[in-house]
Amino acid sequence: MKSSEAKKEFIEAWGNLGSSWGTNRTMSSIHALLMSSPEPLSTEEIMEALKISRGNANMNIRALIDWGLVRKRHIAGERKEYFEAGKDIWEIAKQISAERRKREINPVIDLLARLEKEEDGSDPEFSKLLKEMHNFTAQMSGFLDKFNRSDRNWFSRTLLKLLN
Amino acid sequence: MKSSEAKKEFIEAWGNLGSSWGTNRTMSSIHALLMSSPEPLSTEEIMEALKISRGNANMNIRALIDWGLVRKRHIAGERKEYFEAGKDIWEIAKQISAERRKREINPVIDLLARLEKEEDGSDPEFSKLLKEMHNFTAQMSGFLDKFNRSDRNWFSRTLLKLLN
DNA sequence: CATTTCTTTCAATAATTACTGAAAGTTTAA
DNA sequence: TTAAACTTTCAGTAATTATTGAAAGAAATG
Repeated sequence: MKSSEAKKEFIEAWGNLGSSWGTNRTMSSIHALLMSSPEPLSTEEIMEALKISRGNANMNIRALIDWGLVRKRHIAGERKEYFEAGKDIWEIAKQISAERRKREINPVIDLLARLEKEEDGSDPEFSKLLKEMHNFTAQMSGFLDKFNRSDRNWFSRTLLKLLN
Repeated sequence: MKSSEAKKEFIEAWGNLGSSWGTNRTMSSIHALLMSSPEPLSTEEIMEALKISRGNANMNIRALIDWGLVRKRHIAGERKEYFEAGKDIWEIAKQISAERRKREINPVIDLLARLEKEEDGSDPEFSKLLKEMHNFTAQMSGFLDKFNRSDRNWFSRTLLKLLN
């Protein structure tokens, strides 16, 4: 199989994965396309490769930049913007987990903390659930934070130790 | 704040969380409702509490059972089915991670393995990306598997050690 | 500063996903 | 059995989310 065919499958799979994890398919596809491209690509090239409109391409490239997964590259002598994605899978995973922690997990922790404090305890089982959830999510968030701050090898080493 | 109000907020937040992580809002809301209910609930009661139709309730209860998050309970002398959710947050997290691993992560690992094997290596950078992604996702999957098999305290202890 | 090239926005529309409710199916009890 | 009580299914519809494309906005060029 040619690399180009493999890339197509990879892009499609990455798109599906994105859509089943709550980030839209096109955004993930563009990410996969940029990850698998040796050179930065222009908006035109992305539109062409994925058969999508200019508006769609622009919006999703913006979103990827916002997530810290893609950055602009100016190419000497060229007027238009080019985009490239980081290719280090550890960095990518860190970036995604940091963003999701910030956007989705931390707000839930805050809510749980508030409910735990404010509710009147008239259902003790429910109070216990809140407490346990709060504790659990806070621990998870701490773990992700550690992961985010760690260097490339910490997690590998740790996993090895854990899985011994 | 009354527990009942806190429950409402909790149900709503859990629904939102579900919808931003790719599982539908109603399914997560039913889950939250059952988690925060001291007794098992019937389909009628769920419909009433969340203002949803019979069909919707039925389908999402089915899905929750399928995910291993909810189980049927027969109540003595009652004809209709009742449903209850496990309330141990560690068990819930294990269950969700096991299902997502099975449904979404493992298929990706299989694809990466296949592409890595079959593609012709004509773009060495891309070959490297495939290899690293395959390695990374396999490690993650291994970690989740360990988590799934672990008892309630292993993960806590491990986290403590890691976060020292 | 006028023109060209490129980027962004956003209202309209399309595509997808979720929900309803009624009808069909199943189980239980008498 | 038959009828009542309950569950499941699914075609139609509603709601949500994603996409288009054209127009407006910026930036660079000469």
